[in-house]
Amino acid sequence: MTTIKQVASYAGVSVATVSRVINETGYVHEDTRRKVEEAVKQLNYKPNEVARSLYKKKSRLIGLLLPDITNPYFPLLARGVEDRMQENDFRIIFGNSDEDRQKELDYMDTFIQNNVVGVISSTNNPDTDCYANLKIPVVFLDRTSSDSLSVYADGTHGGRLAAQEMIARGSRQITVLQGPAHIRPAQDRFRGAVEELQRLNITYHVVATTSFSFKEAESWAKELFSKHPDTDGVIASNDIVATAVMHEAHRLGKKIPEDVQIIGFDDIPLSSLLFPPLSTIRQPAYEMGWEAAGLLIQLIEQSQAAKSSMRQLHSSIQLPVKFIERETTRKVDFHG
Amino acid sequence: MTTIKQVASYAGVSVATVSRVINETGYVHEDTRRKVEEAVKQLNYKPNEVARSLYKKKSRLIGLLLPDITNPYFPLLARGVEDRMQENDFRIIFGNSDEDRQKELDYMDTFIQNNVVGVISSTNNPDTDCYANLKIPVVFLDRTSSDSLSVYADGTHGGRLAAQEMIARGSRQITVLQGPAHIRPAQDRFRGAVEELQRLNITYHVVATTSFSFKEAESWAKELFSKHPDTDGVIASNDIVATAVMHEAHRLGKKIPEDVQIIGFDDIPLSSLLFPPLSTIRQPAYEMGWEAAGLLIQLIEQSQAAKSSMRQLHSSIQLPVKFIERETTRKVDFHG
DNA sequence: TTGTACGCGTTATCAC
DNA sequence: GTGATAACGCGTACAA
Repeated sequence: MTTIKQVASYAGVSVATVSRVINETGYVHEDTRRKVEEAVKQLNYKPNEVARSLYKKKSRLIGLLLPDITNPYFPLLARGVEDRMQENDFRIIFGNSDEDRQKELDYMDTFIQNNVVGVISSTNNPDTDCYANLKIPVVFLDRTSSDSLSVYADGTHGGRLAAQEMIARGSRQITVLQGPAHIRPAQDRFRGAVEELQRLNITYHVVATTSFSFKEAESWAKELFSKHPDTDGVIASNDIVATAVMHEAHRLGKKIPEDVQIIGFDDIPLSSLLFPPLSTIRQPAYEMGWEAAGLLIQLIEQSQAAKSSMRQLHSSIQLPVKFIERETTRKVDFHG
Repeated sequence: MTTIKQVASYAGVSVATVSRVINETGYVHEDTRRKVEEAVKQLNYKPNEVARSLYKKKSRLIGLLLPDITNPYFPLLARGVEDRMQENDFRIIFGNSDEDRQKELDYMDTFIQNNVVGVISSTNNPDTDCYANLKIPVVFLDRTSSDSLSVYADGTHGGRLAAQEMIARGSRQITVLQGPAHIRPAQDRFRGAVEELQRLNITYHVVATTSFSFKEAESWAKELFSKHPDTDGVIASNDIVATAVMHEAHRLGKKIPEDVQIIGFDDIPLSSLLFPPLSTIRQPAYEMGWEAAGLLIQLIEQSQAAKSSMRQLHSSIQLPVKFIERETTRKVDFHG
């Protein structure tokens, strides 16, 4: 690691001057600038981010906290965040929380200790102290918070959409899988679906679930078809659960979509690869990550500039969901 | 952020003393220790990692470089790395390289600038300068390098296994999909499969591929069945490609596994969720990440301790692969 | 056993 | 225009 001092002596100037040309701050004679630039190139000098961070009390690092990167929904979110951050020369410290309060706190602590300038968190506890007391901007991703900024998809509308499409395609005995109670977006979807079903005056049943794990979903799928054998339409809480339902339907010899239609939620990469390919309500995960990063960057730059004036210029971003018609739902001509 | 100075004045001691109790270095009277600990708790003091890093010229950060977290194979690797690092109080700066040389270099630079103490990289260019000139330990993950340490699965054996299982289950017209030439493990698998096929004196065809993208894999799958319509066994370069082959087989009305058997590679989460569930050669991705992290930690600690003596105590780790029998291959009684 | 003072690499504030 | 120099928060000789 070559330091600014070495560059300075190589160029025959003081460190102050080197700093000036590096940061393009203050006047510096054209000739000396060239000398310095030459020295920088020769010595392959790269400023030490740590020293910078220490002095300025802010780094080019942001913290990204996700429940579990192993869950197929999150890689796309992460990639969206990463791409946008990369473009703006921010780096990411990444952690999995497993929706565990303690892990979450630990990560937040180490984020702070490393002088991150912002945090993107996909947490179920956005209103907890560790966020409220934070002195740096936070954006909640895929989770809503009452007073903080967040980026999320329109789950309620998604639920409604799922119900509408199901009905438009002729199912009348709907069973809705209610996602985990502690996951806000899952409840939004559920509520949306149920409201629409009620509005449409359709009978429906509900099967409660507590996670998005495939293993567990398999048993709920069994429960679904044994408790409600006449079900001809399933609105699943996400694509993983929908997949488990498909497997169980196969096992029972039910034809998809003739005997039972299935609609998932998320549109994870898996969905289009299933057989038959899964119809689902698409959340634009990559875009969500991208938008969250963009929002956070704005907040960071704003807090650099006007420390007190004009706060809260920005607001949460709700992204639209979309019905992706594939082959677990029947075709309709009139639909549009 | 409360600093060590504040803790010191709160406790009525010097910063040196506070530092001593924090780091458990040097003598300190029991009474003062308690005073300091009390102050630390009262003020909720957490040492500033940045200052530490600057002084010691080493952080608690490691760099993790993956081709693309969006590729379903990598989240498990990442999780393995993260879990082990977390246990040892290391944090991860994460980046996607897209197998792009420039991005890779950029990330390596910023890793260095942030004083990371080690790097785990899943790169196709392990022998490039940016690694050779590195002053910190590197572990290559899922990629082999001639002189550096790496953690990888036994691809060659995996290929052989795939061929054996295919033959044991009665296929005689094998087509092997040759994975991307620039990806070493893909070539290992391919070589293993072909060698075994030759040894067994079986006719086989090869279809070349250049990526693991599903979109492209679809066209190779078409090519496969049109050029070699009598194929009754496909050894795919990975599970994504195998999935594309399954789709094409479906489309052509071929029964799996009766008309054509298919074996994938990796055992990504998707594989067990397909219909029929995909038989595949499992790479223990999570364990690979875990082992890579463990190895890197050892290297880090070793380089802390004995700066010059006893180097290269450790060696690369090759993890075993395993045939996962699911339903894209036929059953055999005798097999074991 | 404890405190003072310096240095880690940078930036910013002054003089010159 | 340019160069000393203090400061960021911490760890560690060295002195006391």
